[in-house]
Parts: sequence; C-alpha cells; structure tokens
Amino acid sequence: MTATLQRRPAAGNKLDHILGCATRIFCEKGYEGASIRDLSRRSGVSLAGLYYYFDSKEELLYLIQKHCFTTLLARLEEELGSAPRDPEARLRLLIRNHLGYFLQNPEAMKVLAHEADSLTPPYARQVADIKRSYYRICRSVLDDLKRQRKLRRLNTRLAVMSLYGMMNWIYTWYKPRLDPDADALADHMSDLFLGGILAGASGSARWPRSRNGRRRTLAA
Amino acid sequence: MTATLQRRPAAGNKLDHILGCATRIFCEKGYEGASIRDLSRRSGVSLAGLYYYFDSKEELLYLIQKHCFTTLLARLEEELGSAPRDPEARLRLLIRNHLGYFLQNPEAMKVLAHEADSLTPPYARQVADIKRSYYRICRSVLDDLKRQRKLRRLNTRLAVMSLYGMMNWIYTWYKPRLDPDADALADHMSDLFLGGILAGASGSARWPRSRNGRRRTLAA
DNA sequence: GTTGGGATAGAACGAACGTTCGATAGCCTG
DNA sequence: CAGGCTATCGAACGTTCGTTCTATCCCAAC
Repeated sequence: MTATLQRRPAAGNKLDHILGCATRIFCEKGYEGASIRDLSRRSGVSLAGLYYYFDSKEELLYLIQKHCFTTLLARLEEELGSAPRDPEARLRLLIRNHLGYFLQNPEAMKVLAHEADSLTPPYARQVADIKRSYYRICRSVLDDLKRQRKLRRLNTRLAVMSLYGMMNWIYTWYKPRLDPDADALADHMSDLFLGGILAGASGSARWPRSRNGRRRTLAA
Repeated sequence: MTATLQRRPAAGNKLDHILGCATRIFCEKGYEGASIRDLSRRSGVSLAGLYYYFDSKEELLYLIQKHCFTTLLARLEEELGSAPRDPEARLRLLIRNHLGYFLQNPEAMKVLAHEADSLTPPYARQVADIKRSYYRICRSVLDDLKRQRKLRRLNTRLAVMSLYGMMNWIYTWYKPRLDPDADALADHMSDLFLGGILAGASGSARWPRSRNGRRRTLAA
C-alpha cells in the first residue's frame, strides 16, 4: 500500500540483477504484458522472494526509470560542465550523450520511451521531475542558440520536441548490424537538426509562411 | 483458433461503434492494460455480445490498425496521384498528409504508434505489409530528391526514419490548445527536415561548425 | 548453543482476465 | 404457424495475475 521510494540498506547486488532482468522483460513484453512470474523464472528468484526486494510491480518500473533518467541526466550535466560555451557545440554534445546512452542500453531505452506514462501519481511525479530537468537543459541550449544566431522565428518547443522525436524513435527501427554507430548517428541527427534550424527559421523573407497554400519555394 | 481476417456480411454500423470505443480504450490504457470488460462497459454491449463482432481481442487491435493504415495510405496515394512531380513538393505533401490524419485522429494515432508490435504473426504480417507500402513511398520520394539535388552523402534510410520519428513522436507531447495546428506543424517539420537534408548532406565537410562554412545548396 | 533477524520459498488468496456456453428474443421466409 | 437465422445476453469456465502468509534456512552475535 505505502510506497517505499527508498531502498533497504544492504541489498545492492541482487536487486541490480533483478532490475536487469525486469528491464529485459518489460522491453520484450511491455509493462502490462510482463508478469512477476516471468521475472521469477528469468531471474531465478522465487515469486515470493522477489517481494523482499520491491513492494510492487509498479515500484519495479519506477526504479528502472528513475535509475536510467538519473544516470542520463548526470552524464549530461557532467559533460556540459566542462564543455565550450558555444551553443551549437553544446547541442551536438547533448545529442551525442543521448544517443550514446540509449544505444548502449537499448532495452532500457525502449522501456523509458514506451512506458513513459505507465506509472501512477506517487511514482510518476518523481520520474516526471527528472525528465523535466533533462528537457529544460535541451531547451535552454536551444534558446541560447536562438539568441546567438538571431533565429527570431524559431519555435523552441517544437524544435526540442522534434529533436527528441528523432532521437527517441530509434528504438523502433535501429539495427546495430545495419545502421551506423552512436557517434555517426549523432552526427547525422545533429547535422539534420542544426541544418534545418539554421536554414529555415532565421526570419528572412526567403521562405514565406503560408497557412494553406502550397509553397513553391525552391526553383527546380 | 483460426483467424478470421474477414468481416461478416452486414454488421457495419455497430462494429464501427465498437471499434471507436476500443480505440479510445486502447489509447488510454494500452492494449494489454485494456480489458474486454472495459470495452463492454463503454460501448454498452454485453461481454458475450461483443464476440459476435470479433473473434478475439487481438483481432480487435488488428482491425483498428488495418483500417487506419489503409485509410492513411489511400489518402496519400490519392493526393500524390494528382500532385506535381517535384520531389520537394511531394515530400511536403506527404508530411502534411501524415500529420493531418494523425492530428485529426489522435487516439488512433497513439494506438498505431504505441502498439506497433503488439500483434502476433497472423495479424502482424498483414499490418506490416501496409506499413511497408507506406514507408516505401516516402523512401522513393526521398530517393528522387536525392537524385535531383545530387545529395550524394544522404543516407535515405536514416533520413526517412528521422522524419517518421519527428512525426510519430508528437503523440507524446502535442497539446491542441498550445501547439500549432496540423498545417503549421507540417510546415515546421517540412522546413526543418528539408533544411537539414539540403544543408548538410551534399558537401564533403563533415562538421560544418560555422556559419560561413555552411554550404548553401539551394541555388543549384 | 541459543537467539534473532536477513533472506528465501511453497502454497495459497481473491480478483480479474479472455473466452465460451446455452438460452432467448426478434424477424424473415416458406 | 413452423423453422431457421441474426443479434444479444447472463452466467460460467479455466487460467493467470499481483500479492501475501507462513515457514524455513543461514549465519553472525551474544
């Protein structure tokens, strides 16, 4: 009934193992589709024994999400701390950090992206707080870029969301054998995003915005 | 046991109502989290009565996905049929079509994006076929653009996936009150994507870091 | 050597699940 | 009116779910 939100003193190692198994199971079958019995089988811990390490299935998902977002955020803050002030460089670094972590932990990535709103209030708020911090960093970097390059017509929210869409969607299609590695992918998406931002949103009359009509912008 | 994959003769109206309710429930609670009893309550049809209209919960999801993707694909093909040959114009039209349909049916959109691999082989293949057709249209338009603009370094697969990521991710953040409407959003994403493609992918410089280093591909 | 608590598991609980059964209306056709 | 077909439902079936109860084992501390 009562949410713990705090870990027991010295149960470090086995809990990690359980969380790892749970991540893989949630990844494969989804949060609702996965059962504690699946976790019991895969982890080798008895059904009842599992409940020594967590209070509920929901806390399990919470622990996974909290750990991943916390790690992701900490990495980013550390890297940005000793990085140049130039907004473009910082944005590239952010993208590299995001994709690097995600492609290194593809199962966790899918759980984060796919079960983004499977948690209910007591847990959901905690995760939402971390996500908001992460989002705000990206937004502020983009605001800096907007100021520096005088991109008056840039909608920062839309831009951030488009960027996250590009990045987070990869869990649906990325094939390690077929697709470029994390750094090359980060370069690709950085170029695509920055190119689009800098080319389209600077407010010159070159690309007039029209509501309904189709624009014949470029001479073919 | 045997998958029907074919509708009974004259059960049109009520099945539509059931499918509409099911879409909303799948959207709210996810496919696994939703129950037939939820659907019974919301639709006003008794639990057993529902099974007159479909054979299984999975067929229900299949019918929703098939209908949506078929409609989306048909609309696109119709629009592209009477459209200019210019690849950029066709790409803009594709984006407009995609976002227009999705923002008009946000609940169905979420079910399509979120339950993309909740179906098992007999049903999954049918849906995958339609999705592949849809994907291929986008890819071929992009290949045309690549040829026309001589974008030698453009990875078409990555570009298509990035674009779909941008577009499909909106179900996680779009707020009708706060964000621009479908056409404006389509313009935004078209500009972002095309700007990025045309600016970044034709030259030899891998890391165009400064403004004057950025190439202008537009005046060909 | 006893004790006490951390760690574990077998068995069970009540609830909810997807699905089916059998029956009952209404309605068209002969 | 008889017979069959469409549409519908209450009740149940068998299974699986998340969770808990209770008992045990292990081992350090006294």
